[in-house]
This record gives sequence, C-alpha cells and structure tokens, in this order.
Amino acid sequence: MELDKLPQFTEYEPRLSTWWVDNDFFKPNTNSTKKPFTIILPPPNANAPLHAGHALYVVEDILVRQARMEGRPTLFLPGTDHAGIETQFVFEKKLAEKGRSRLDFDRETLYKMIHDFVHKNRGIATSQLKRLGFSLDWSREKYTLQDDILKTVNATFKQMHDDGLVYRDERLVNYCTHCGTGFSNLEVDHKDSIGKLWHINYGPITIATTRPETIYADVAIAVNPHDDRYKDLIGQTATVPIINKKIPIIGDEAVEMDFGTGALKITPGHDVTDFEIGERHGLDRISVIARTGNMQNVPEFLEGMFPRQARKATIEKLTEVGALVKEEVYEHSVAICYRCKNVIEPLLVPQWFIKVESIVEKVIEKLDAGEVQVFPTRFDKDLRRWLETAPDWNISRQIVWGPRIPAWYNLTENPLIEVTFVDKNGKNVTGVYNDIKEDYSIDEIRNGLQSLVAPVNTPYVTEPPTPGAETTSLQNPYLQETDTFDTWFSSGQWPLTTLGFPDSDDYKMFYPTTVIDTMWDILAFWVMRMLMFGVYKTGEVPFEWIHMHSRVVDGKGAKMSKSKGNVVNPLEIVETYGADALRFALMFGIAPASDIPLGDEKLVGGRNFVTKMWNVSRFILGHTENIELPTEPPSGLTEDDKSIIEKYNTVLSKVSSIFEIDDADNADKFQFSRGLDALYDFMWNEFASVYIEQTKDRLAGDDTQSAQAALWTLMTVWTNSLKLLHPFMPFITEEIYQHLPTKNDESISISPWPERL
RNA sequence: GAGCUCGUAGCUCAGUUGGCUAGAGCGUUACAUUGACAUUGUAAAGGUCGUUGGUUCAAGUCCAAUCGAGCUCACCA
Repeated sequence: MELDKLPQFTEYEPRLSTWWVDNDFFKPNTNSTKKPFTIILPPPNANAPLHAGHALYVVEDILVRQARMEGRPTLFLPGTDHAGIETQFVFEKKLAEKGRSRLDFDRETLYKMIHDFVHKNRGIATSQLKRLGFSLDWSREKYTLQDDILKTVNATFKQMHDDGLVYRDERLVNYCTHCGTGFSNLEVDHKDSIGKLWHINYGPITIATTRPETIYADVAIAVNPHDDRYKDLIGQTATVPIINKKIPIIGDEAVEMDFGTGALKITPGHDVTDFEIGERHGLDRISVIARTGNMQNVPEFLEGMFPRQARKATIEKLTEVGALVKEEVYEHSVAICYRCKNVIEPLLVPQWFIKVESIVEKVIEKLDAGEVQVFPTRFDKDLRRWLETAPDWNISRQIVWGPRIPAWYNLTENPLIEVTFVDKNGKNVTGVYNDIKEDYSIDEIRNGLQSLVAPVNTPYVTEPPTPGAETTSLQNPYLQETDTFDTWFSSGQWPLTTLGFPDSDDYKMFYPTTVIDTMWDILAFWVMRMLMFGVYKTGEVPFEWIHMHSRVVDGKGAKMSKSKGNVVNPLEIVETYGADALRFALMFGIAPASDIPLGDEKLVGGRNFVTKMWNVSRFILGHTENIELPTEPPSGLTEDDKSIIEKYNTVLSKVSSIFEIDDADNADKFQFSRGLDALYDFMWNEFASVYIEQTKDRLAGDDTQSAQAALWTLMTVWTNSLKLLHPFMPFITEEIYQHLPTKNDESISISPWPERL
C-alpha cells in the first residue's frame, strides 16, 4: 500500500480518465427510483480546440458527479456543434491562403470540403474534454449535423410552417456587392473614415446626410416630435431634389434633435434605423443599389454607376439645382467587408422569419410559474427583458455550412428567382432565371448552384417534391432554398434532439433536464431559444435551472483576447499543474457569475492542495501496517476524535447544501466556492495541521486501543472527506481512494455520498 | 442614451436574510522543522470595508447622493 513520494498527476490523470470511461461509470444508473439528474453539455465548436472558458464545464461536472454519488440516474451528455458562420469563416481564411475563394466552388462541393475539414478536427475537442475529467457519457455523444438531429430540426421547421409561424420578408443584411454575399454582424469590420456630411434642401426643411446617392430611395423626412423648430411641419410634405418627388414629413422619437439639422431623410431600403422608422410608419422600401453593386431605380444619368460614382454625380447635380446647402467634414465609422475591404451595403434581401410572440408568451408563463429558475437571480431580469423585447427571429443565413432550409421552389413557375451558379465551363453566372433560361438548363444551374434569391412571395413546398430525385431528374423544376438555418435554430433544439425526442427512452427518462449552465453572453441567443423550442415542442421547459457561470479572465482581471496575447490554453495548464489544480483554481474564492482571475498563483495553490491531500494519505496509510484498523467504530474515542468528527459533520452539511437546489429557502445552493473553501480549511487546517498532530503520539504509543481509535477516526473522516472533495477534484481523490483499505466501491465516482458520523 | 455589476489587507478576491475582536489564497516579516509535505508548521505585520448623508439598539451588509472602474444593449443619419 505504498504511495509514491509525490502525486504524479501527469501519469494518473489521463489513466483514470480512460479507466472511468472504459468501465462505464458515467453511464446513468437507470435502475434507481430516485429523480433523474440530467445536464446536456453546451456543445463546443467541433472544429476548434477548447479555450479557457470551456474549463468552466467544471461547474456542470461538479453537479453531475455529486448527483451520481447521491444515487440518482445521472446523465451528462456530450456533443459538438458545427458552428456555422464561425467555421465557414475559418475555412474560407484557409482557402484564401491558397488563393482560392468560396465563389470558386458550387455549394455541394464547398459543403463537402468544409465537412472533411471539420471531420479531421472533431476529435480534438472531445479528447480534451476527456482529459479534463468531465464525467460525460460518451456512448451518447451527438453532433449537430448528424442525420437524426437534422431530421428533428427539419420536422420542427415543417411544424412551425404548418402552424403559420414561418414567413419570409425582406430585411437589411450586411451585403458585400463585391463578394456577392451577405454577412452576419460578426463578419463585418469597421473602419474609421473621414467623410462628409452634406446638408440638402428638401423644400420646407433641410436634412443632413452622409449618403446623398440614396436620396432617390427616400420615402419621408422624419423629425423629432418634441423639436420646436419642426414639429409644426409634421404632416406636411417635402420634395426630394433632382427627382422632385413629394414625400411626407413625419414625427419619430428616434431622430436626434442635436445631430445635423435635426431632420432625417428616411431611406428604409438602405439604412437600418430608417428601416425601423419605416416599419413604424408603414412606409415603402425602395432599393437603389442592386445586389450587383450597380445603381438601379435612379434617374438615367446615374443608371449602372457604382454608389461612389453616383455620390459624386449626385453632389454635382444638387449643386447645379441649388439644393446643396453646405458640406462639412465628418468622422464616422463605416462597415467594410472583412475579406475584400470594400464597403458593406445594407441591402434588402428576402429572409426567413419565425413569429415568436405566441411562443415567448408561454415561456414567460413558465418563468412566472417557477418551472424554470435562473441563478443568480439578477439574470432573471435580463432573460425577461430579452423575451419581452424579442423581435421575430431571422433564422436564415446566406452561408453553406449548416442545415439547408427545407423549402423547395418551382423554378419554371417562378422564373423571377435569381440564381448564382458555376456553369459547366467553371464560370460564375448570376441572373434571373427568366433571363437566362435559354442559355442554361435547370440541371446545369442545379449542379453548379451557389445561391438563389427567391422574391418574398414565391410559393414553396416543405417536402422534396420528388423525393430522392431532386438533384438528378431532368424534368424536376424544383430547387431547394440555399439559405441555411441560423446555428441557434438547431442548437436551440439541443435538449430535445440529443435525448431523441419524441419517443426514445432517454427522452422519457431525462427530459426536462435539470440544469443548463452557460455564460451570460449567450442567454439571448441560446438559452432563450432552447426555452422557446422546449415549450413549443413539448409544452415543458427544457431545464429546471438556468445557472450562469463566471467568465475566465487573466490573473490581472483583464478579459482574455488573442490580440492581448493573454489567452490561456486549458490543456497547457493541465500539463503543468494538473486538471485538479485547474478545477480548484476555477472554483476557489469565486462569487457566482463574477469574473474568475486565472493566474499562476491560484494554480500553484491548487497543485499544493493536491500535494497536501497526497501526503495526508501517505501518513495515514503508513500506519495501517502496524496498527489493525477496526471495522466498527471503536468505543474509546477521545475528545480530539469526537471534535474532528463534529467538525466533519459541519463541513458535510455545508458542502451538501450546495447541491440541495430544490430547496427554495436554501441560500447555499450553487455556492460552490463556499463549499470548497470550507472543505479546504477543514482538510488542511483542522484535519492535517491540528488533528494529525494530535494523533502522532497515540499512533506511535503503546496504548493499542487509543491507537486504533485514532486510526479509525483518521481513516473514516479522511475517506468521507475525500468523497466530499471528489466532485471538485476527481482525479486525486480517485487515485487515493484506490489505495484505501476503506474502499467499498470500484470507483469513488460511484460511491455513495457520505453521511454524518 | 438605457441597464447591469463592482469599489474590502501590497495583489486577486470571499463576506448568505444587517448581529460576537472583518476573512482566504498569494506576497511580506520572525522563528521552527528533513517531517506525511515539489516544503510544511507556528506566530506577526497589514484594512477609517471609495466618499458623504440617512434608517437602526446595531451597517462592509439596507436607503439616497456622489466619485471612480468594468460590462451589456441601443446608437448620431
């Protein structure tokens, strides 16, 4: 029963991690009649290694390990996410390094290339999760793009469509006319730019604008209704110069009185603020910039120009007609394409939307009823605000990497659909089908298809019209929508899809899940969507608790970022200090949902604690050779023995109360730091520094009864303390447990949660 | 502009519903120790709990104001 001089965590941590999985300790014990405990792992990006934030899965692992020891059927289910935009972004960067672009490939080829790229990297994150010791049931691992998941995701879309919750509408998207595609906000760079602010006379009122080339798309002038200068003009008309179009003057509080002239030209087709004002007042949307980047719907002298040329020409014309009041230098930031650095135009592009109001109402009812609760409670307010102000959800993305929206258009019946494809000679073609149908067959378009844009009112079907034949039949005039689902549309159904909704045994047993734990930054994106899908599909919330964890920052409290160079790799920490030390550093002395400064001092502290555990165990085990360990509590316990047992009982209830999350009055729930602090103090100061010193003489003395009482107390209290510590620091506790004569179970991870002594 | 969080020892942070001489880790100082201890143990120094006012028998904790820091959302055409 000799232990090495030092704990060799680089040896035992990976060994135990594999051993746990190989022996199925993390598969749920479904024989128990206790209430199941379920956590679905928030899926990390399948394509990227873990970062420091992922180490916070330790919060979930602590809960899961404790529940497992309580004897509850406990499931911690792993999976990975295809991370649509981010992954395609990374892949395209790699393409760019080789001088290629996504526009060189048809969508099917591109999809396959990204798929292969992700497939190569998929193992990295999963092996890291294992190395960190998370007690996941790998036999149930899922991936967001696997067939059974997609089947449910598509079924949800169809159900929502049948319920009348799906519609198409035009919205402004960040569109790069040079690259011919839309981007998400994440993909847009901003550049400070010195431009000009032109003051232009519209008859009774003068406006200020940075974009005079869009005046042809103006549909109104807006002023602030509290603006004494202008409020009497509301209801009158103004005149767009050059084209002499009459437009109404309206009042809207979004207009800043202090900016420019205090009067704003409303151009819903080309500006996000204007779009919203236009929505409020029921105004038309006019597009004067085509997706090709050329001017359209403009006076003849501008036709076909690019916006920059049109701006110059418009200024000249305004000067000529005397409408230009003045121009001033103005600094602002403009959105530019991350790839080609050209200016991003907000353009009207048809998008897919989900009506959220009826679903959100039900979610709020569940919140009110306490069926789902938020910890810490201050985030309840945030969640409600997101729910109450949730606009209809744009679920479509103009990217390839993701589940393609299951809607099909009949091309011959809707020839105004615009298609972009690579023709059989490898050339990029964009055109309205009606204009190009003489030159290209539907098959040629389909085979090289990159994207299509169907006008908003184009009819569609939600099943492939000729199942299995849609990509081959010469007669088939249908093309599938090329937009893909927003990543959150599929990951929002994660608690359902991973458990095999609607009729699997797992779903019946483990849904609703117990806790979801994430950082607050995706409360609106992900947690809210899971609530919506859960309630919509099952009538039940997908989890009982929403637990918000902390953000990992560097040792000085600064946010980690690549540009600052202070990003830490959790696996490097594990190599240097051990996974237990990392887990300790993340939990010790931390208030719920506050920042976690992760510096070397903290990690050293964790490693030293591991060493301390080890040495205490060496001391106790060193005496099992010459003193017989009683199997029953001996009668001759001293005051010292009774005192340490009493202190153990106090710590036991303190640690246990962290996990009593169903108790409404329990102020200690989820207070991991308090439990760990108490354990640390007890094990190191009370037990090791005080009690062990008290026993040394007795263990070495001639009084066998006293020695046995001391050894029994040492061994019993220590074994139970290790069990209390196990959810927090699983490796060292398991490694020691395997050497204990008091070991009653194959693994400490499945041993019963200790009781009072 | 709206909202949220924070300001406690040299550093990083705890401090549950207000209640004994305000705590931890790291750091500092002194002494001890080859011990179960990549050291550890004992002890010490170090805080007007941002500032001001209020409620209370009692305030780090509640309220108001103020100063400072950080974050989120919305953003100026």
